[in-house]
Amino acid sequence: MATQTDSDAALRIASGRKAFVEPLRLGERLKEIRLSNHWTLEDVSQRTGLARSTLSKIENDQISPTFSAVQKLIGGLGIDLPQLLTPPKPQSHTLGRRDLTRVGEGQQHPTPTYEHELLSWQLAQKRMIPFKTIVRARSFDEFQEWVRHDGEEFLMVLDGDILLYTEFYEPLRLTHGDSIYFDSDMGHALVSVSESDAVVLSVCTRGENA
Amino acid sequence: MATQTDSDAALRIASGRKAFVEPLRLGERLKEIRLSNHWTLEDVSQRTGLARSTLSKIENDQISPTFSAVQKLIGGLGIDLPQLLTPPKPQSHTLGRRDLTRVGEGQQHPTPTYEHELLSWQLAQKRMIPFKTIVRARSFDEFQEWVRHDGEEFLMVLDGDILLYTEFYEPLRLTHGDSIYFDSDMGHALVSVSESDAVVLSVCTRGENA
DNA sequence: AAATAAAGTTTCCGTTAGGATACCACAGCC
DNA sequence: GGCTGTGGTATCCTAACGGAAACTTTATTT
Repeated sequence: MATQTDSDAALRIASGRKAFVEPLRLGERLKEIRLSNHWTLEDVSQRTGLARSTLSKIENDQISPTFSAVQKLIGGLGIDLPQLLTPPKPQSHTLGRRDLTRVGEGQQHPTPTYEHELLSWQLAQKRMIPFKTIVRARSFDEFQEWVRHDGEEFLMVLDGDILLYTEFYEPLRLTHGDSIYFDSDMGHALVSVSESDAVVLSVCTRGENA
Repeated sequence: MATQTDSDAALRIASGRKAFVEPLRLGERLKEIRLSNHWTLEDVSQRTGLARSTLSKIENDQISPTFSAVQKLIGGLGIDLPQLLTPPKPQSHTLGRRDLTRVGEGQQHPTPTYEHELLSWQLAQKRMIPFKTIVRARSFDEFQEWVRHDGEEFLMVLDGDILLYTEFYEPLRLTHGDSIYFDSDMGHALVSVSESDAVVLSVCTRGENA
């Protein structure tokens, strides 16, 4: 990709910056790790081979350490880089409690047929979407059209019994504990056939790469 | 942790270097990424804001880039650090058979701590791996080492209570119906704290981008 | 309270990263 | 052959990092 017009190049540049990396308060994170281990600057100095003064400056964001310095840090402290890069609080995991419906986090999407509840948020960077669905539909006729979306879907019945209608296969009866994995661009629809509404867990893949 | 003898300090240093970080041919890896995208140094320069010359020197291991430079690189190239640090690694499309105890990159966990059951087979083309796990471990001490694999993992407790130990966070207690989504290259381990063995459903992502 | 010690910061300076530019290699074109 | 353009490298110079030591601050001891 060498020969292109300027505008084209500019466009490429703009769209290329998909993953923006915030300034990242490295020092803060580092200090956190140090203190949580009850280490002094001297301790860290011994472990890493970096000078006390240098460490101090790094922690206070007065300098941007060399990559080799960073390597000494992760080597000496026995930590991983992802860890070091993980912003202080925004966790690399999201927790979904069974009874806890967080406002604005575990988002809900009620429809006449389904009621979805996301089990994870901060999904921007994630590759799967897990959610719990209450199946309200009692008959296949309630659907105007197939449900269909790119990617793949794993599904497990948590509660009740359902019929899984698919575009190309016979309806499949699934009960508590049963699971299935299918291409979700094949039309599909769930119907509850139990006394109460059925509950299923779904995990879908997200759009290709990005 | 401040006052100690020299020998004590030496000991601490030695044992502290648990995670030794090899020299790491950063330049090589970087060049690989650049070429695989058919980018020229100029392209990368535009994307990252770093000078052509600088990039050349980094690729040839003539300089050790500043951490801020590294940030520009991962930001501009739209990659993340683990990716950059991962040795060339010939994109392994492993997981040949449905081995019932195979997880991820050919790593087996026939341990007394877990018992896996794959919930889907013919996984070769799929992007997720769903399996049900019986957690036998009753204490964290039973683990020799963290469980760790590339990608992300979604987990829901189907039965019993567990403690999720993670490398970077406090142990987390999860009970029936709770779920969590986390980066699975962060060390993790499950321990059952209920009467009987706990059962969890896991869905992991498979090899990067692909 | 003074004295001592240790943790952390700032100062000074040699070394090095990073940018601008010049240079080399190699292609395609007149 | 020269001419022109592009990808990559080497050179120079400024800005910045990293280390030793001086300095400040806080804690501990007498």
